[in-house]
Amino acid sequence: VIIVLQLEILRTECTLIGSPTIYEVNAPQPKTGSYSDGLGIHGSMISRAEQGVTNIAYSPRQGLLGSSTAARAEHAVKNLPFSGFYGPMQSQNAIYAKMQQLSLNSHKGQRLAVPWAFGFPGNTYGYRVHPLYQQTPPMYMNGGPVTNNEGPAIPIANLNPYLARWTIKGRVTGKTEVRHFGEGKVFSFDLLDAQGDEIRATCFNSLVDQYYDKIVVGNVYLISRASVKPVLRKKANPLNHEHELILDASTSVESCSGDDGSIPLQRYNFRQISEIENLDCSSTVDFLGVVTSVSPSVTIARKNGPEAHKRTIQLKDMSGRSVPITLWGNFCDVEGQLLHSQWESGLNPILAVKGGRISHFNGPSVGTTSSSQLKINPDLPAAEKLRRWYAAEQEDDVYQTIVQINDEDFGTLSQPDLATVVATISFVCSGACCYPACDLMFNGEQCKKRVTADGDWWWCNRCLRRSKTCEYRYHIVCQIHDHTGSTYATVSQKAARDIIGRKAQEFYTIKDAVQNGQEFEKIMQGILGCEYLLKMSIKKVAENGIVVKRVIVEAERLDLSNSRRVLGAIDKLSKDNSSSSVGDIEI
DNA sequence: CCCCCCCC
Ligand SMILES: [Zn+2]
Repeated sequence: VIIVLQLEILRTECTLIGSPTIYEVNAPQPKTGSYSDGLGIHGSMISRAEQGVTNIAYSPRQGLLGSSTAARAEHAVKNLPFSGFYGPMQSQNAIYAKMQQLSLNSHKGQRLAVPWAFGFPGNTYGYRVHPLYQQTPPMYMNGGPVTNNEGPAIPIANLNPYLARWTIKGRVTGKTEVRHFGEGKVFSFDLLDAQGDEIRATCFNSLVDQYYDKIVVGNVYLISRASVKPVLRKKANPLNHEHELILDASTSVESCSGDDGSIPLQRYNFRQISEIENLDCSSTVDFLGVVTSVSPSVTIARKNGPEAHKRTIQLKDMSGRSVPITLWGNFCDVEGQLLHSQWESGLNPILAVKGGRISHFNGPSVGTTSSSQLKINPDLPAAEKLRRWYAAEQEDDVYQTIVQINDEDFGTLSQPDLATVVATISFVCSGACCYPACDLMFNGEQCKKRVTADGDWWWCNRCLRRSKTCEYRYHIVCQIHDHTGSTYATVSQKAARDIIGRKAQEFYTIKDAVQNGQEFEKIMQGILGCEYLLKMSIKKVAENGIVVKRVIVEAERLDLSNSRRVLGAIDKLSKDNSSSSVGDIEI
């Protein structure tokens, strides 16, 4: 037995060679009688390209006859390490199924109808699956219908402008909205076949009316007689295919009933968020991540054209990095709204982004385009893995050391890195720790700039106005250290209040207004040299070069006798080590 | 035949 795989197609049709006969898998002897259609044509024909193994005719005398229309199984697993199919995978052995099919046909002794083959000069090599067989489970569940009147479906990868007649069978993985331009309108949709290859199809004008509603994302179609054009602007069509389809009046689009799941619902080529710096601006990329925050929707006035809705989500993946993703238009209103309500109720959904557009404006970010696809909580093994990873990450008390947060890689321009450290406050920088702040509104938010007393008023040099009132705010910079090193950080209002234990107004009164040195000393003694659990935000900002900003966002005084952390560690130790009462507690 | 993909 000689098995030939992965041949390229030179001709999609050719005349029969010799008199091939049916080979029966289960019979001890090959069946020698050939089938006749009554028109003097002998031989057997097998459908082409269901799972990429195609056109195989067995003859005991001549060996294997047939041409493979390029078995492209490798496409299913290319783009490692993060490519994945979304949806059920075909697991049957295609050759085995073919032989079963042959065997069944011959047992039934039925004639094989090949009506489509007769429209061509000579005899066409190939066999049309009879509709009767398509409905016969279980053997014919394997591929569903693969033909229409144009013949059997060929792999999408093989489409090119020089094919006279072809049919492709593909699942619609996404479609754009209808876009209007001048007098015309347009929409596109993407087709994926069982070999994992994709092609974009586009409809203009009256074809938009004809097909926009008919094309349903997720459904499988047999398509033939569209014009196959080379992709001239790769930037506008991120699919791998060299060509794209333009539908016209003669195009046939047949909805493929009996979808058997041989074509995945979506094809992803996920990249790690940590790679994003290396991805070109405007390139199109897939990401799979946990949604860690969702902003409200805002309306943007566009330079040209109508206003647009947008919102920004943060997506984090197992590389540990996050990236802001801007959802525009419908993605903001539909998926974004869903994500927002889930996030607000404390959930962190998984999101698959297909066809996100990379930007490097003020640090890396991703935006949706008209041909992007979003899938919330996709049914993918990688999504489940990610969910577990994130849950574990949330649960684990993971602390960083000061040396780690001082690392120059910590914190990026686009987004702060968050860290939790256990550190001691070495000292609080001298000078005013709190100040009277402007309580006027400036650019839609409280101004907060230091104001100066002006009789009964407070004068703001930024607002250039005075106010009867002011708000006392903390401005604390302190040094913290742990066993690895030390660093400086500013303290948020909330953290400062928790550390000092008083409102800024009260502290101001003690320190500056009344100058109660004894009370002030007492407060500082309760702070300096004490250990805190500090949640910190570290980011870089462009200010005459890159400046690292470290902010203590939250602070919790570690009281060892009543520490959740210590109690938790003891609890864990007693569980892990229940047979022994001896062990070190690492805190 | 579109090919814009938005805002800072
Ligand atoms: Zn002001």
